[in-house]
Amino acid sequence: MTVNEWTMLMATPLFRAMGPDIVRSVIQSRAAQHFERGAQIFQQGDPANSFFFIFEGWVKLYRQREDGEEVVVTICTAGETFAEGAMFMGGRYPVSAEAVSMARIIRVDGGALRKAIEQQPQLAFDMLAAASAHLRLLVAQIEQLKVQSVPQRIADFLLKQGHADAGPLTIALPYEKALIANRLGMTPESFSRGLAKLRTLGVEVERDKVRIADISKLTRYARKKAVDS
Amino acid sequence: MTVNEWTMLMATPLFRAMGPDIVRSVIQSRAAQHFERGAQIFQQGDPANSFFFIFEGWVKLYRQREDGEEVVVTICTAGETFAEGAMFMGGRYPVSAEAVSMARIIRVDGGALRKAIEQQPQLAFDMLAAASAHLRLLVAQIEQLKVQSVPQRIADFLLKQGHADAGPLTIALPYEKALIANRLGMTPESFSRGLAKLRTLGVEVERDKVRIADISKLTRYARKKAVDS
DNA sequence: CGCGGCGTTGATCTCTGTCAATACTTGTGG
DNA sequence: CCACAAGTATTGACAGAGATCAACGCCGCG
Repeated sequence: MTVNEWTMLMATPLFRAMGPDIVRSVIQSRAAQHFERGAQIFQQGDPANSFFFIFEGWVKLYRQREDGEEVVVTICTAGETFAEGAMFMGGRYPVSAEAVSMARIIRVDGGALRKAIEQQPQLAFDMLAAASAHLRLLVAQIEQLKVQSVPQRIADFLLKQGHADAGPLTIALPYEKALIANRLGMTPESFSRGLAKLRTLGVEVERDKVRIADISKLTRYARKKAVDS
Repeated sequence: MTVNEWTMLMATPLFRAMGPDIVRSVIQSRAAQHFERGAQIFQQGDPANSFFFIFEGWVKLYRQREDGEEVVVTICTAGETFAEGAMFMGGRYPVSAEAVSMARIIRVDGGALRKAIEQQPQLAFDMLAAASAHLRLLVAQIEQLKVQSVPQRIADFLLKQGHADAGPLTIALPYEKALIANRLGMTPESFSRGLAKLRTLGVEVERDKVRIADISKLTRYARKKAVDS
């Protein structure tokens, strides 16, 4: 574990609350694991006895259906944890996780974490906070799927990539468009056409670079009820 | 609080783990609150310092959008808790809650619960388990919205109402169809037409009574990829 | 009896998925 | 260095699903 990685860990409320000794125990002093693009981190149905922290790269969490179809639930990146929720039903992961780019990830041991919580109950609140944050994201996603059109969901996605709230902005799409499309609950074709529709709102696309002329304008569009054009 | 209510509380892992004394402290020995149909329990944005347990009735959790539209996230009923997640981000409720039928509900105090967790860290695991269960439900809902057609979602909903897994079944829709439609992310018209389509699969509808001729047949339909008719 | 809430049905239109063809990019091997 | 293949993105044509708007039927209630 490099100094930089350690710093990243300590930037999260959960690990900072633990303090150095406990952090070392829950990560069992291991180094970050390396995953190639396409590598499986865990499978839906595996016993859930760890959660994960990402130092670098992108990870998709998805459900695989009986008919073979994949449904991307969320895509996580550096500085985020995933699968903390799963551990505590004594059960199994409800989703699969796969690296969609090269990734460096550390595994946090559930058993050690339980012991840590018993010593320091405060930690439970941080875990709960992390789980709650994910709950909120899912609720927001449900809201989107239910009421927003394809181009509106794309607009929302773009706006969430760069954390500014006014003015112009250029962002780089961090992974394949097909993956974004799935995450947004649409086909790649619809994603492509949706992006094209946003041109009239000042969105220029070239390869994986997207330039937004006016963030507030796009925001207004994403929140609007009736979708003219 | 009646004996019966007490029994219901103690039937949940969370409250059973607390033991009688702690339960009494977190509910502050109050009686269940009564809500009329349509009564607001809390509003999105209110400070989140309690969660709730339902003794009787139905409660919808929904987001209200700027444009005035409501998006139903979930509908809870007797024996279930809701809004436990919200308390632990020190923040505010991300959704609103409203009784959709007469309801008896008890409020569980967040502050008291925090103290209880500090005394008995085991409780944190039960809270986390409850939060995880909700996470799973939301993930399942996202999956549904993304890949299932309107009639398939209706079929899933019906199947979840009665917890049998084979043979025939008659269920009563517990609240207005318009509410179910919203919960399933569709319009009331589409819900009506979707139900009609299920007739060919042995689903008879009369008023709020639904008779399913063959559960396994409907299950197969709900899980299927291609939707013929 | 008339009114209002709820649910169904019908006509129409728009959006999005599907299928197919076509660029464009990247990597590979001769 | 080029030819080719494979992966990825865009575009077009088309069909079907679902939303929307409107009318109507049903039922409970004053």
